[in-house]
Order: sequence, then C-alpha cells, then structure tokens
Amino acid sequence: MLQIHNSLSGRKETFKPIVPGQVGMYVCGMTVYDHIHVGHARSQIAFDVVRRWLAASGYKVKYVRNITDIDDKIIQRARERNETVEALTARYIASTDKDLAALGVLKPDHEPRATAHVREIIRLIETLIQRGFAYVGTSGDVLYAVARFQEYGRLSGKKLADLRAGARVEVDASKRDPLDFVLWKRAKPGEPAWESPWGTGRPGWHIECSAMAMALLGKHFDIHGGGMDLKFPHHENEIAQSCAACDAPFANIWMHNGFVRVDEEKMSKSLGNFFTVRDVLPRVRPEVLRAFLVSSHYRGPVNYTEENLRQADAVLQRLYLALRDTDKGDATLYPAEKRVASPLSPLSEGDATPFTEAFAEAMDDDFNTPEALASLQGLARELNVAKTAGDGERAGTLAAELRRLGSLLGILEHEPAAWLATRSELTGGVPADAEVVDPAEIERLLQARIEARKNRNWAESDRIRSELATRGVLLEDSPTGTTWRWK
RNA sequence: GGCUAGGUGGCAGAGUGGUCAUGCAGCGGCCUGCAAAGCCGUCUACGCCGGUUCGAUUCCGACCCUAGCCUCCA
Repeated sequence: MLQIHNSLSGRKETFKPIVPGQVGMYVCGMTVYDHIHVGHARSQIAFDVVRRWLAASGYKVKYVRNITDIDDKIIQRARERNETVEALTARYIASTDKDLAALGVLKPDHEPRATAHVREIIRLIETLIQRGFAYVGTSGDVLYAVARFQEYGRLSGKKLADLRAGARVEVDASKRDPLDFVLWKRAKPGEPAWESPWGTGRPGWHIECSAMAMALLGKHFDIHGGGMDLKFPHHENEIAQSCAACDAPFANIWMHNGFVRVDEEKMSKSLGNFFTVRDVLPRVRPEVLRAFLVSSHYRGPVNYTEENLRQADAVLQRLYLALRDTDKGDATLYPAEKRVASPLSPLSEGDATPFTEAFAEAMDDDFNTPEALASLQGLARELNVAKTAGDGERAGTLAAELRRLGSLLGILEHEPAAWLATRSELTGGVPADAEVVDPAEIERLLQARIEARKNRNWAESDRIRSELATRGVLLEDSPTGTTWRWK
C-alpha cells in the first residue's frame, strides 16, 4: 500500500486515486530564461521517480509539467540580450529538454505553455471576478482578494494576520490588501501582451498553473508537486484560485521536494551559488548526478559536494561491476527497445522476489529511494555470489531483476561494459575528454604482461601494471584472463 | 517575530520502543604469484535536559543548533 506524505495534512496518507487505476499528476516546471541548475534537476528527478513508481504499481499516470514562457524575468532577460521573448524561451526550452533527457527524466505526457493557454487563463480570471474573489485594482491590474478565501494559508500553515505582520512595505497602492496577488498584469509599452476584458496585458504567474492544470487534469486531480519554495505563496495561491473558481478540492495530495544545498545553503539563483546541469555534466556523468540525487529522501535536504558525487559514483560502480558479464551473449535478456519501454510498465506477479518486495516496500513508504537503493545493494551481493559459484542462470535472473529495479529509479540503464569503460575525472581517473594513450599501445603492454606472467616474471608483470595504472588503466586478472578498465 | 523541515557512527544516508540498514573509508580473514573485483567477519552512532516505560536513538515536554519559507525562486 502506497503511502505519500501530503503537505496539506503534514502526514503520510494512504494513496487513493480519484479514479481507480488512474493518476492525474501536475508538477511545476521551469520558467525558461536560463539553463537549469542542479536544484531544478533534483525536483524533476524526484517527480520522475514518483511517476515511474506509480506506473510500476500499475497506475495509468497522466503526467503534466508546465512551461512558464511569459514572465517578468523572461521579458527582462530578453531585453538584456536584445532578442525576442520567443527566441529566448525557445532556446531555453531546448536547453532544458536536452539536460533533462540526459538525466533520464522522461518526457511528461503534456507540457503546456502559459502562452498557449491565455484564453483559459482569462476565462478563469473572469470567473473569479464574477464570484467576487478578484477585482481590478486602481493600476489596472487584476488582483486576487486573499481575504475572501477562507482557507487561505492552509497548505503553508500560515495565518493571514501573521502574514500581514511579516509583510514587507508594499509599494503597490492599488492593492486592497498587501497580500493580494496579481492575476492579470497590464502591459507596459513594448511588452508582449494579449487582449483581455481588462485591456492588453499578460497573466500573472500563479494563475497559469491553475488554468493549465484544470485544462489538462480537470478541477480535481490526484497529485500536485513542486519544490518546497513554491509551497508559499505559489501553491497556496493556486489553491485559492482554483477552489474559489469551481468549488472543487483541486489537488488531493501536495508533494514538495527538499533543496539542494551548497555549503549548507540553498542553491539558488538569487544567492548565485548554483551549478547548471550543463556545466556539471562534462565532469559528472548524468547517471552519477541522478544516483546522487536519489540517494537521499526527496523531502530532505541534499548537500552538493564533490565527495558526495564520488560516493554516488562508487555506488553505481559497485552495481555495474555486479552486472558485468551477466548478459554476455544473451541479447534477448535486455534488448534495447525493452529497456526503453520498461520504466513505465507495471511490475508483474512474477517479480515478487524478496529483493523486489523490499524495494517495493521502501518505495511504497513515501518513495524512500535511499532504502530502495540499499535493497539494490543486497541484490548485487546475491548476484556476485551466484557469479562466483558459476551459476549463470541465477546470475542472469538476478541481473535482470537488478536492472529492472534500477530502471524504476532511472539508473543502471547503460551496458555495464560501456559504463565501466568510460573515463571519469571525478573519481581521479583520466578526464573523459583528455588525450589518452593509443588503445593499440595498451593492448601491446597487456600482451607483454601476459607473456611475463606466463614466465612467472612477476617483477616485469608488476612494472607493466603500474605503468598502465599511471595512465588510468586498471588491470584485473581472473582465471579466464586479464581484463582492463579505466580508473 | 510567525510558520515548516531537520539534527544518527570517519563520511554519506535509512530506520526502529529491546536482534542487520546500506554504500564508501578502516580493520581481520578467504581468494590471488602479488593485486583488482568479489565473499565472510568486525569497530566508532543516534544534539542537550527532563518525563513515560522493565527498557528509548525511537514516544512526550522543554531547550540548543542548522536550513528553508514569510519578496522572485525547483
């Protein structure tokens, strides 16, 4: 039984979809005016894992992630770069797609763009005005009257009085209440704008998500996700808008992921301490970054450090070493097309082994990926034992299970041999883009060493081994011969 | 100030009212010409103070510390 922590109640709750067997899920995506950073990656990976697990549990998931492609920051950035908003957002949408794909984040079923839903947004605002939840301010902006919504503050556990007490000096005199927020922003000359009953303008940020979620998932759906920082005011406002407009509960479950920290501080644009995915990926393999991010629980904080990335690399290395040689000569075991399709297919009855059950139990407990990862390690041990015992059939079965479970976390999707043959600067090896010794040269030294070993010339054998080691080549002797891999 | 989430062994990171997290690192052993990989074994824990209990790291209360939100933010 799947338990999910619901920010609305502050507790884990047994998951019950509105429609049996189906899940509607909305996750806040990016405002596309820059490359995504590791913090964005964490959020998207966290909910990608949620989606994979729901699918593995047999639910038909409709996954929606929006793109905010009109916003103050976008307009400002476009002006700075002296280009159109369209050109800017198109570029960063492409950039985001590329980075998320590299990280193994599956494409959502729908990626609505705010600019493509202006009609729905206007209609929603009209409803809010009709119902008395919104008004046109003296500046011409349309504002939401927070005080009119009884439940305001429920999600974030805030009281209106406390919020007012803590509110900064409000310069906008057109608001009736400093807490009121903009639904429709009047356009200044030269800004992108749409016609509306309140003059030309553009949507406020909060209303976009309400309108797009309702357009694609209806007034009432199962799960809404996003970063902790969106809880207030963004998600609070979404609830206020959506519930006031249609007397429906909007999302049943609100999920919030914790932050990526750098030196115990939140990684963020405003602090300037962020690492973009694109800057990081040449040094850190995407799957290592992903493994690092799923190695702690999605709600807790995670510290972005070289050391932690190295540990994630070590975790993957151990798993890939276990998988090595297990599917040699058996292309049917893991054909590429099956591997691509599997992450969103349900687990079957036949998968009910102790390891899969341990994995499922961990995932059912509010997506406990660290514990799920631990069950993978147990599986790897069992696999190593089978390999040592020469039990190829059992090794093959366990390897298949390991890869299947790995795919639910979005890891172990490479060929083990290819993974182990990739150079990594992160772990102190030869950088992936560095000039290296000629493979023929390595082969020549390898042969020379085999010859030396045949003659029991250990001194020469060890000399060659350390020579190769200085070039990042690691040798491994086994009864069946000598193999090598990059450090 | 208000609200929220945390404080676990050398590091990372789960979890539990009294027997195992897991990985890396360390130590001992097996294997190996020696290594590597692997397997077996093993040591350092649960912020502080009270309370409940036969027993608390785990429950309750106070306190201290950290991060986050209260303004745009995954």
